[in-house]
Amino acid sequence: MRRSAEVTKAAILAAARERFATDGYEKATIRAIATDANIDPSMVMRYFGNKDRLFAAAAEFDLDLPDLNATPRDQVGTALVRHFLTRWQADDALQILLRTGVTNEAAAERTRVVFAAQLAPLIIHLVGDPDQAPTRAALVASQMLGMALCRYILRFPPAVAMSDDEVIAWLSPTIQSYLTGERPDPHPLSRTSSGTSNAPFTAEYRAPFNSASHSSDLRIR
Amino acid sequence: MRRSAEVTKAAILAAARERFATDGYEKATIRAIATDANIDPSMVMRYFGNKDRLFAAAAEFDLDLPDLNATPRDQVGTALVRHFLTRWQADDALQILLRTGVTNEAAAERTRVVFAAQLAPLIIHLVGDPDQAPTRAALVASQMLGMALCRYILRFPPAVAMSDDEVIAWLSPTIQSYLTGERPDPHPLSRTSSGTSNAPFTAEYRAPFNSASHSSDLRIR
DNA sequence: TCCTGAAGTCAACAAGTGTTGGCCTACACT
DNA sequence: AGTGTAGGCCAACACTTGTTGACTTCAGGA
Repeated sequence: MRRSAEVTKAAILAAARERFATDGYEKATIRAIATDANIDPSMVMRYFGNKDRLFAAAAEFDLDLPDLNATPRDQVGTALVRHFLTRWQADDALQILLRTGVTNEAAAERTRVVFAAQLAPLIIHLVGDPDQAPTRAALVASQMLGMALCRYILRFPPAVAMSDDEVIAWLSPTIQSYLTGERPDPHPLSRTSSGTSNAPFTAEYRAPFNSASHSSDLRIR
Repeated sequence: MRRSAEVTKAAILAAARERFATDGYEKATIRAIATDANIDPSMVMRYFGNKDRLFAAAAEFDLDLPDLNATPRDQVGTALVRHFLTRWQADDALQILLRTGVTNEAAAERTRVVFAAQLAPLIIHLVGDPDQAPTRAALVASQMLGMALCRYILRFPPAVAMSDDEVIAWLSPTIQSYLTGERPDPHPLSRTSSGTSNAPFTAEYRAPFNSASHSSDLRIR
């Protein structure tokens, strides 16, 4: 029996999201996605052109972050941790970003864009100084993505065994301090400049993709 | 001119490490590795049998963690953060574990084993209670791997722009509290089981990795 | 009724993958 | 010098990948 184009397209998209989430970019094949959607692989091409564009269509997300200004200032950490936990379990969005972003540059760019566009502005509203916001956003992302990585992707047994509430209890103070805590002094007894000009590894990094695009710069200025 | 078997094997291993580190498991092809090592692909098979065994040989690491008992108790956080930063830059070890562990189950297992065998014991020595150690190890791993992910893999601009010292300054208090801080109470107004579950880091996990129909298994609860 | 166009299938392509086996060839021995 | 062998190369295999184009089938308007 026959489906409308819209329905088929949606089925393909749903199958693609699941595959990208569990397999990553390269192992998620068009053929597997098509099979999941009960369709011929050529239909995927007809509707989305090629694999890259299919991914782009499948990886358009809203982090759906809460309005932290409606939260008491001393509870924004808890609120954000709790939100990320539920957000992770709501659908495949974050899982896709993480699994594909690690090995595919276009996907990494997408991850950067999502966090830049949705997390950074939220934090600017929270902290006064717009210069500090990107750094604080990156710190928050590092802890939240790191926990997601350990718990849902790498599946470290103790991380999996923790209850949601335990995770919230442990991570909230961390996130709270990244959001609203004082900026710490870089350690005095170290050798190097604290200038933000040069990042380690940037030069050494052998990019198999072009790394020229900075369209997703988390910085605001 | 000709090389000894040992030299060639080492060259292959070095090339493999670099490829696995930058490309991940599936995109790091035997052919590319062989080309990097100036050798025919068939030699890789001769020396290592197959790709899985090559990876196993290439991903045997020592995290080389410092003896935290020789560090003042209030500085173990700083010491560990600093160590991970230098460790990351020392060679491809952590990059390999991260890049491959996300999409390849065998690699994920390797990552688990490395952290279980090397990080957990260290922490047991530090905190009295061996029941709490795995959880604390997972928390430390989540923050350290998360920062590595944002800085070196996903390359969030603000994370890349931070100096080593800034990273140390921000992350040290977090790690310190995960290591030696009081265990927080899980939030009272939630429904969780109060018995703090902790699985040892060494627990085995069944991992149906590839079947898309099981993506929900990757979620907790 | 026929006709048109959209939905869907089928078979094949070129390229790339891990892997295999046969064949060279330099060189350390006798 | 002759030779055995370890180090190395080549060509091919069976398979999978993204992608293409020609073909079929159906629904509905004229």
